[in-house]
Amino acid sequence: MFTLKRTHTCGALRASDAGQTVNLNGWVEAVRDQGSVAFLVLRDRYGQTQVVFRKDFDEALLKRAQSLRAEFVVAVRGVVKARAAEAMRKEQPTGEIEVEAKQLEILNEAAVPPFEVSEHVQVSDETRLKYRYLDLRRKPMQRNMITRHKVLAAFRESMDRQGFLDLDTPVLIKNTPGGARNFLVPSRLWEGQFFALAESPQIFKQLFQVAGMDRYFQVCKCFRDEDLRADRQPEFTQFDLEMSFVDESDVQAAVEDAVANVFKKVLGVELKRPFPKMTYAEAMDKYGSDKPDIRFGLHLVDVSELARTSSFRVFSEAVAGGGIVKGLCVPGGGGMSRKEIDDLTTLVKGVGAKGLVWLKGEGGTLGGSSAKNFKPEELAAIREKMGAKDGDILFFVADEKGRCKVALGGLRTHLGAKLKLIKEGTWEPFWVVEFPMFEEGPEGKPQAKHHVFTSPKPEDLDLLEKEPLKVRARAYDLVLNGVELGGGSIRIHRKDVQRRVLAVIGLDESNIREKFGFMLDAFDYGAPPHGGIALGVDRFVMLLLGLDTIRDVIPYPKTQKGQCLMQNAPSGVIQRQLDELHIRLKQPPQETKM
RNA sequence: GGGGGCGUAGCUCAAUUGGCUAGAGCAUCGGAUUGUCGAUCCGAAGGUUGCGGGUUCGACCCCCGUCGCCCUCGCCA
Repeated sequence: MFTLKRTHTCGALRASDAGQTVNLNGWVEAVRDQGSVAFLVLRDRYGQTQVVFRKDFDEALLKRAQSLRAEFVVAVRGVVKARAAEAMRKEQPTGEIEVEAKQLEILNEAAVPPFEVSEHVQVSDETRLKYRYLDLRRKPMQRNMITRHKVLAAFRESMDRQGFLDLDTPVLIKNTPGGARNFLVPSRLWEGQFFALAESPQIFKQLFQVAGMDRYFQVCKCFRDEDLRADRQPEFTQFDLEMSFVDESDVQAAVEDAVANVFKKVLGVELKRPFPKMTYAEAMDKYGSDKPDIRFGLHLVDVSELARTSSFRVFSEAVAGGGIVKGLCVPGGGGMSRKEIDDLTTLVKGVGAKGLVWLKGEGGTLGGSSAKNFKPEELAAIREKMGAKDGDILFFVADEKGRCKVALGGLRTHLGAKLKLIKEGTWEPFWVVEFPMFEEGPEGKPQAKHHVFTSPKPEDLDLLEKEPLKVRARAYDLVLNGVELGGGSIRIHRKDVQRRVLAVIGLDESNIREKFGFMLDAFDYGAPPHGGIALGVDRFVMLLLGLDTIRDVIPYPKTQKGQCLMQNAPSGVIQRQLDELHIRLKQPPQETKM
């Protein structure tokens, strides 16, 4: 029986509705039983409304209300009443009214839930994921999902306004080398052959440009069979776009419009545009990260020149060996305990540095256990260079160039959080540009830093074969609050350049033919200059909500080991399915009941 | 594949050096209650201490193995 279909949601009624007869549907949040009067709090996605049952009004109805339990699904018919002044709850949206019940339908009973469906209760991730549908019923998760929707809506609105076409691309695609490990899907029709789940729509969106679609976008699932992190899931969502006849500034302007629209619609925040830019080299030099959090200072300072001639051999030998010495100055950090410093040393070593040298500003010079290794005039020069004052603490790492920056960058990020240097509630998106095309892979072989379709800067083309590691790419990353929101590039649109780049990463002609032949063929038929970008939706929503894991903004996420605890996936299959797929397991199949 | 943290009642946690009947809050169940709103009060029930093995007179605690969750390095163009 379901006759009392709702006339209002549980968040709708106000004092101005007093006197109306209404129907409400929802879940039982609580029954506060006072004996001769009982209050039922009814909940749905839109809010909560209090329903009153009284003995002197309808004793039988009160009895039934008292039998309700948490999470029962009910329908109520009643009259909206303004509450007495002393019963008003101004802090609740529906706090000025209540509904006096006339009829009650129990639409469904509910078992006692494994945890309270409440925003106050703390539950382990494990339990939450197993009963995700109950977790999602909790207010914070409903808020997260609603925000997620708003982000997507604002993004799509901007894309539509700018003339982008929402086109979809296949999920089942060809397995291609490089980049993330693919999930493989065996083919029933083609024995021994496999599809891959798309790790991104990259090639297809570029071919849309060859096809003359001009402006394409998609909110798109991507799949990567790599290990998980708090901000990484095997299945995640990207805002993806690609456009023709453009350079970097056009793509950036298009994305900025979308990102700014999201901030405006979701947070009511107006972002300053255009977003500032920082070169990769500057990001690494000043922050020791390619996605620095610029909401606080603590810049890295290079003291290699002072270190070169230093009497402290850790410094001078590092420079002599081709390394560098950099430091950062923590204003007022002089009170840090030995234990705290030791913990920081452990942290820095964990990122690969050999150690951490520290000095404290005191008595107009620098002190601390390492100070004895320096001459007084060296200490003065370091103090000067670092801009240190009495009461500050200085940290130094002497190491190979890359390791030094990354280690100190890690220390900087850690200190920013630990010392609460971050201005919360501020949003400073910016572009990191001029990435190197390649980085050194295993065995010193160059590999693409972004991806193999990224265009080199024209002025660096000559270096492609001679000094590939010096070639800069027409790539850009969008960084916000220390999180890489996404990245993109202007693509190669000429076959000859594409061939050269593929050759640099070590693909020979037959390999190129086999893996990317169709792409190069397409470029034979008139590929326009084009470029694009992809943003991580889950990370974006996480940032906007101030959360620290994307699991809380993904409706049905996987665990750290990549399982779905609700479905118990992955799971075994029956022999017949394997036979159809022409697959023989090394171990006999673990059959699951189906 | 490596490092770290955790696993005790439905949920979140406690239990001194290995020692008394493994406790608390919330939830649940029963009772009381005519203005509650994270209701309150009284009472009750609730345990394979993840699982398997070992050491010991005695194990939540120590050892070995195993399973699961989380963080992290590698990995993620």
